[in-house]
Amino acid sequence: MATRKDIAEKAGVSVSVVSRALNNSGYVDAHKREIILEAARELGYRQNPIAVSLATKRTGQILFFCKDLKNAFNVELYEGMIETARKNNYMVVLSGEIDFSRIRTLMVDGVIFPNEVHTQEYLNNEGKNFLFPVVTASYGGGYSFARAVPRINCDLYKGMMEELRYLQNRGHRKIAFACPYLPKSAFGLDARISGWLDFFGTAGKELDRYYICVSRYALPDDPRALRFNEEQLLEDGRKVFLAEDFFSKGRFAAQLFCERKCDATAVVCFNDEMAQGFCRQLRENGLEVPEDVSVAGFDDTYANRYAVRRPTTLALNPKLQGQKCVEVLLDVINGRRVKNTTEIPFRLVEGETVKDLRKQ
Amino acid sequence: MATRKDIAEKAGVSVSVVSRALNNSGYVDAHKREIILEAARELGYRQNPIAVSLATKRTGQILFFCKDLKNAFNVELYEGMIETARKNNYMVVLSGEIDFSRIRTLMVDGVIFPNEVHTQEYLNNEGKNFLFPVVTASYGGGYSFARAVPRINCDLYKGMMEELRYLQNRGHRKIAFACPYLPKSAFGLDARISGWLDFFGTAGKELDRYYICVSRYALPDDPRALRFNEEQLLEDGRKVFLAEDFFSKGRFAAQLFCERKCDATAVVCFNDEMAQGFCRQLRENGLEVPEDVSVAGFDDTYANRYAVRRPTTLALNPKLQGQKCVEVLLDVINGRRVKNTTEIPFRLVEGETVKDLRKQ
DNA sequence: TTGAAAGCGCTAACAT
DNA sequence: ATGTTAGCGCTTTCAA
Repeated sequence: MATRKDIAEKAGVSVSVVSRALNNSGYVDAHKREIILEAARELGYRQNPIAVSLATKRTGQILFFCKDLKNAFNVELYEGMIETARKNNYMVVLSGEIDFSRIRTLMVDGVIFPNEVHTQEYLNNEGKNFLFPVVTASYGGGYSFARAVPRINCDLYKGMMEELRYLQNRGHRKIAFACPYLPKSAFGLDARISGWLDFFGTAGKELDRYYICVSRYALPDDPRALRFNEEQLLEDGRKVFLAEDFFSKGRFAAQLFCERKCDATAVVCFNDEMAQGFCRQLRENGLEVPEDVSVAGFDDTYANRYAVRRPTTLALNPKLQGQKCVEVLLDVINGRRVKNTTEIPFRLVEGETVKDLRKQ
Repeated sequence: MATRKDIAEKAGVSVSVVSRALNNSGYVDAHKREIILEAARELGYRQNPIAVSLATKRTGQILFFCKDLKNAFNVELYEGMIETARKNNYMVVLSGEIDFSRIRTLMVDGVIFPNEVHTQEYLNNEGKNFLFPVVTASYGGGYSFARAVPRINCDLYKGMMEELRYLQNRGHRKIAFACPYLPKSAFGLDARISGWLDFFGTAGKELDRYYICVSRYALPDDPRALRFNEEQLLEDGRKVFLAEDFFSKGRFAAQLFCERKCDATAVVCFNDEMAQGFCRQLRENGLEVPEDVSVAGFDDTYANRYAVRRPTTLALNPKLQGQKCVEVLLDVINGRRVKNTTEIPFRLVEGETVKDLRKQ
């Protein structure tokens, strides 16, 4: 492997001139420049990125702290990231390593967290006394951070409100919510959950009836609630979370919906994969969508292409969100001022899974 | 950021001793060792991975040269990779940058290519006069490499044979093949294609009837054939391939199948996403699977959970394949001898999409 | 068992 | 416009 020293010798100049010529920085004689470039070509020179990094204290890499690429939303976030990253000569590396202490030993200039939960956890551990450029995708949830972290935010509180209003406008009064998580959690609160609760001002019994929760904590005695999280057992005995199967969660939710004879006319699902699973199971149980039950979701990712009916859903914009994550993170890395929150718009997409009850 | 020098000063020793203590290498006084570790802890020391890399000429990173994470198969390959990578303290970074010349300027010790086509292209360009640890996932295809590259191979020639034999055993005689590519290509030949051709000894007219090709090159006058490849236009005018929508290709293939009134009783699809799209479109055209037409695919990835009927398919093992890719690549990196080809087994999975014609 | 010292390949300030 | 020099943080050899 040729180094700049080799080029310098071949071209009869010093390494500094070579560096300047190769980097297009500072003065360098036009003629010598040619000679240097030619020498570099002949030697098949490629710069050593490690050496550059050590000297400049920049790696040109950022980390997307993501575990679950089976989740289409994460894939689209990631695609947005690499797009802006490459415009800035950056690479996005992926890792869902749960061990935060290793973040500092990775060759990255900053980290993007995929949601508020991970960010919170990070800040409460390794991130507590270690300043490192960090941004987070967020969804308007009620999570408090130990330290200010720029949010690239898509407000699903408002999103849920809009979706519920849409359903209401079409005559739906009893609207269930199929959710993978408990309505109260130690970590904080998902904005969709608060949105749904606030919209109805629900409490007590009503909640039991329309909040279809498939969390294993909500159903400690139901063995079916255990099989949605793919995990891996490490050599050291630790368990690593791998992926969350929302499709199956949706199926299970629909099963519960039927078993409990829920009288909701519409069901809002946590995301589209859940909605798709929900629809599938309904159909297997003899109910048609939207003829018998209306279903709506969130996200609008490419996974919807598998849906039998075009889904009605709240379309987020993960690609844009991913782009913004990188943009803001690079600002942080480069010491520029950044906003606390960058809002990402959403919009409701009308599909074929919601029935208009007024047109009867 | 504390360095080993800081620790050395605090502990009253030299940096070499600190290094030995921290790396568990070489001699170091047991007592001093404690003092050093304690000092490191107090200073919140984390080693600088860049400096380590520069000195050891190892980055601890390998590149998975993958563009398309919307393809479930790639995601499962990748998951296998990170699993063995982390056991060896390696990271897998992802990039689908088409510009091979940049590979050498990435901070990686080696590269994994996802298929023979990319490998071939790489070897004909940047890889020609540049030795770099490289392995490739492969599928038994007729691709010739300019240089020997270890293959982690799943032999889809045999796989196709097995699947066709399976269909034949169930009474199918006319078996179509839905394929995204031309039966002849400048790059080489996909093993599934050769397998299908060889099985029937097909030529000329028969091929036209049963080889359902949705390539834009096969259908230059059909505008529908143009919309399956997601591309991105870069600032510099280059086009970058992003993703291939096999599901839509499958739908289109089924559409052609119907339009051409193909009399095949069974259709083998290039992969499961195509098969899923094929089934969907058949149904929309009023044909039931497997009552009217039998359908089989390849891969058996998690995307099959979206399928309405459990698919009959040839299950590969992308996770194992990904694991082996990393294993072999690390062998190459570490100068160990490796096999030219590592075979990955497959097996036929009976689902509900193939009808047994003998049971009539 | 320890420590000094010479790199690894490149950058960037500074003197020329 | 060019070259010298001192790092960047760590590894590793070798002499003590």
